[in-house]
Amino acid sequence: MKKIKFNVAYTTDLLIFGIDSRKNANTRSLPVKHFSILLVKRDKEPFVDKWCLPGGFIESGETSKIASDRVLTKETGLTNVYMQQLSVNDAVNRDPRGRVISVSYMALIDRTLLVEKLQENACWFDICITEENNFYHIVLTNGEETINYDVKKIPIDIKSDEYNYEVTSQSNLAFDHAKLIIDGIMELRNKVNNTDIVFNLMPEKFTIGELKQVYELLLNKKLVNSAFRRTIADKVILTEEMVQTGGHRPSVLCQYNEENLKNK
Amino acid sequence: MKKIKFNVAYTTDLLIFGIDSRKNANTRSLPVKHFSILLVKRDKEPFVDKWCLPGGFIESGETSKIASDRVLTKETGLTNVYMQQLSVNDAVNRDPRGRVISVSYMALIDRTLLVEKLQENACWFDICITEENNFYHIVLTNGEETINYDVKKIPIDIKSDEYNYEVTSQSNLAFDHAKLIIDGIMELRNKVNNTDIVFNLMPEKFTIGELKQVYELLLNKKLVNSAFRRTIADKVILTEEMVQTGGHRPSVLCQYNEENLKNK
DNA sequence: CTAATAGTGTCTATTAGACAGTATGTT
DNA sequence: AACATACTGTCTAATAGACACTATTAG
Repeated sequence: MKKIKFNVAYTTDLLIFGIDSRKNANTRSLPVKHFSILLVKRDKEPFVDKWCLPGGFIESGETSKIASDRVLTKETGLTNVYMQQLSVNDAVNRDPRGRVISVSYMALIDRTLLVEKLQENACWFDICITEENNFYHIVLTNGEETINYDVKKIPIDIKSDEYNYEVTSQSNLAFDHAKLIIDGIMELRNKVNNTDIVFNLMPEKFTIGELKQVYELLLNKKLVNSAFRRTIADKVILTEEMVQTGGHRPSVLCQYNEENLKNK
Repeated sequence: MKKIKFNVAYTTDLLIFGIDSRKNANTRSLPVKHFSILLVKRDKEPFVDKWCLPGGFIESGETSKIASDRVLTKETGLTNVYMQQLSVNDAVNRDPRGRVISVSYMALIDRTLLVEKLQENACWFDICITEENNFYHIVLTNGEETINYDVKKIPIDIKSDEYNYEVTSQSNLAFDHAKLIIDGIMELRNKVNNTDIVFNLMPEKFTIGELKQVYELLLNKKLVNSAFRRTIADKVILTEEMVQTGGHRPSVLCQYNEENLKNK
């Protein structure tokens, strides 16, 4: 069989997205949800001291999916997590050291499940995206450091209403990871609109208000209360339990309705 | 830099989908649209004489996209075609000769644009899918040979309403290509519902009746005439030209409205 | 009492489905 | 005339948005 004719490294890059809640200064109001991504600070060249996506080399007996699960468990201690393949990134010069073919995956986790301490050099960055005309401004912050960059939304040049996202400014991110992150966020938004993957970002039990917070955070827009309750009604099961989330009326806890998909 | 520690081949597999029209026995009625995929008969081991997707090795200076464009042009003579990355397939034993990592792409073409003769061993297969409960039966036929296999629709095991498609019977297709084809078709259906990519399967000018035929063919269901015209009204521009498509009232020709996406 | 969220109900606007009815060509 | 599709219009059903109103708690 024809063997490979060039030296190549086969790697995986993980977009680990998480949601957590933080108490508000106002004791009456709900804790605020934050949407974040796990990044790792590089400790060697190239791009030393820049931030990058967790990832690593894929071993000879592994698929990219298995390697990604391994990396995810190493970074978070979690198993059985929602993970989806995003894309192959194989631009010839994406790594100055040589040809590197990378498969990116997106994992979704509820950060309240995290019990172990993060790996050294690993850190959660809150994600904030603002949109103006056809430009996006992405700000990632971990409380001490801020990474930010701009992205232009460009219609693909063939008959379709799809878009490419082109990074138009420098950032503190290694390799092509700024591009991988925006592509991943856009794919996540798309899936939030068309699937039930959001529930992978929620605890086992949650209130409808919390669920709405997460939808609003990911889609970057306010939703109408009554319409929201209508549309998610079939996706959740109400439990008998109530919770007190602040200085206001208590809320019923609900769970994802696994039966939902059987009716489609 | 850490080099790859195992021999690996990096390849591309192409799902080239096409639409063409064929005259009906009834001279009054519209020509019938057919949805098809280009397959190649293998002339060596493994899987000699089985059908497979066009594809090939990715060279050291190439990305998978560039290699796919090269293969597409070799097979069809066309350039500037809609092409989208689908997935990486890297199961350890997917090729009996050794580790092969393959990136699959989906290309959409209007078969009436084809002027050159196909490569030897290449052939278009009409695609017909029937659905019952959670099973699909796929039949590919080129007029002489028939390839068919069954697929089971399985909910993914994490919180979501997404599905995996598992091939449950043997077919005359090489490697894991039966799986790649059903995955590609499902992605195409999904995109037909959410984007304007169908227009890449249409000629420059077409009638609304023809467009409806293609939508119905790809989605495998009848659409309501008036509702269809309403929903695609903004996506097309009516021209001054008329065509006679059979023994009935002539139809206006229309074109894809490229301005459509600027209003979103 | 007030602030803040939980939860319901209702009116309206938009969109999708059903289907009748008219138009216009070929055979 | 019969057939087949092109195209329009209209009624109804389903869905989404706006928003008011009631409930319930902490402070």
